[in-house]
Amino acid sequence: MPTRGLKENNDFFSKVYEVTKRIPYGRITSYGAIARYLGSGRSARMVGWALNVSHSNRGFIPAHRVVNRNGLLSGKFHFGNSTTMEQLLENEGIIIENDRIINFEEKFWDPETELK
DNA sequence: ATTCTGACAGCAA
DNA sequence: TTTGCTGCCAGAA
Repeated sequence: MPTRGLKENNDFFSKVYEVTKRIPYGRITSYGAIARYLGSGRSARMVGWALNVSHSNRGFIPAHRVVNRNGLLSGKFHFGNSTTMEQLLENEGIIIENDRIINFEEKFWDPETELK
C-alpha cells in the first residue's frame, strides 16, 4: 500500500516515527531515504518536520540517527546543546568530524532494502 | 487568504 | 566544486 501523496499527514508522521525507531543502534540514515521508503521521495523536508515535533511523541525516537544525504548533522541545533547530537552518535561508534559523519556509507542503514 | 520559512534533495550554471 | 533555484507541504505570522 504505497502512500503516494502525503494527504493524510497524521499517518505520515506516525510512519516516520516507526521507521526512525527501527534504525539499529550504531547505524544512521537520511531524511530522503525515509521519505523514499514511505513512498514520497520528494518530501524529505516533511521528515525533518516530523522529527522536529517528535518530542511530543511518547517513547524513545532516535532522531539523532537521521542526518542529511551528505552525512551532515543538519539537525544538531534541535537538541539541547549544539553538541548533544554529536555526542549521542559518537557513543554509538559513529565518527564525526566538523559536523559530518566520516564513516557514513559504512554505517548507513537504508529502510528501503533493510526494512523491506 | 497570502506569504514566508524550514532537521532536505536534485539539478542547473 | 560551490551556489542558487525549485519541488515538497505543514505551521506560523
